[in-house]
Amino acid sequence: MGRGKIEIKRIENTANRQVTYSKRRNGLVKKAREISILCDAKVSLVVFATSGKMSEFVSPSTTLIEFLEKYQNNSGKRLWDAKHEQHLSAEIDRIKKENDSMQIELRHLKGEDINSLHAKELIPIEEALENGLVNVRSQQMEFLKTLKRNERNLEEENKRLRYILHHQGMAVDGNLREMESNYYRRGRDYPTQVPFSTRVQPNQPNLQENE
Amino acid sequence: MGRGKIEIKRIENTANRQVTYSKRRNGLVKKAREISILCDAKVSLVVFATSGKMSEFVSPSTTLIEFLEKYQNNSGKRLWDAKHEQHLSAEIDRIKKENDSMQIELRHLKGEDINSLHAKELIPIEEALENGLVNVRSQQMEFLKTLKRNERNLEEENKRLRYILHHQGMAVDGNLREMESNYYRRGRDYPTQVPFSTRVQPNQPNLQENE
DNA sequence: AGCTATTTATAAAG
DNA sequence: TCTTTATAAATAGCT
Repeated sequence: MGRGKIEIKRIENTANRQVTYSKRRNGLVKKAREISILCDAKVSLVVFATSGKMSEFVSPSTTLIEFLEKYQNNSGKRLWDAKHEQHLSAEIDRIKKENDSMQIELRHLKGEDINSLHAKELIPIEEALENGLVNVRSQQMEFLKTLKRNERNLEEENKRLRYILHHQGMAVDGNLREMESNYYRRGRDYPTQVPFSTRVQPNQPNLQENE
Repeated sequence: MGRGKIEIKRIENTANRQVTYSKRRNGLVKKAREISILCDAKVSLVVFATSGKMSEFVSPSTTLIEFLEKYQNNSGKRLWDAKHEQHLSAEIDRIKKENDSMQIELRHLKGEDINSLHAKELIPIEEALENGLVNVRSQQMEFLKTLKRNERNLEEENKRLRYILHHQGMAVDGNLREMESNYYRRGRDYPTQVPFSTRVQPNQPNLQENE
């Protein structure tokens, strides 16, 4: 529709292309408006020139968002996924609830906010606390055992070193190996009075050490 | 452009409207394609008929998402707000961390996963447990006191009723008020052996009742 | 940006 | 719906 027929392919002449763009864009928008009025259709038209300049036509009383939702429903393609956002919100709610209940449980275990509880509700809390104490203290016992064991080992080592020193004075590193073998040959039947370094005080004195 | 000129307003005749829609929609899409090729423009066209049926044209090598982003940049309108989504994600992270630390604290208080702890880390846990126990038990004492108080009140009531009954046999509701006043005039110096209903057993026997 | 010859789109009819 | 056709509308090339 012009002085001559044109082939539908990219117009290489820049000026021409821009002129044609401008004309045809107007025509396109006009036709978009017309069909939306004549046929009561919803139209969304967005055009970008190579320059990046945007033109749009969206049917009155319609938003692009509505379009996107309809588009998604129709095409099955997901653009920005309101569901994802919903999912995130739901996730937040879920975690917050989890959070709250843990917070309450923690407070109760610490003995806070327990005035509002019924007598029966105190029982499991008390049991949990007692259980916790038992576990914590048995773990402490484990530590204690380890410390004791280390202490004993160090004591042994001490004795050995004392023995070596005693039998060599300030001997230079010479026949240390020989002396050591002597130590082991003799057995460990020498007198010792090794000073305890740090005496570990069990947190619960009445626990028994069974080792 | 047809046999006659038409006014641009809604076509009331449904059949006509549908025919026109179909024709013009084809024309619109065709022109959208043409401008996108001729002028190297990015075009997004989505049309919905009143029936809800959708037609679209999007420039090849372009996605609607690109369009949306460009659209948002150009129009300033925000369609789906990536920032909001980011905000939600950050919120989730924050709460999850809070959650995790509470979970760990809870487990430790219950004596779980404490093998990995250092000896020093056990101390505050133990203290928290002991504290919790003290608090829980003192609350239990409160309950106990209340129960005792109620028990005493019921006992009193019992005595009063017994007295009245005793002095009246199966008396019909006559001078009950008079008898009651007798009861109060006399004081409460009558013998009683009221049976305890439920004996409340304190959960911690060695706690002292100071009331 | 206007003009206008010509092409294209399409309203109405078949 | 599809085709035809008369006519309106769009627009290519020019200024």
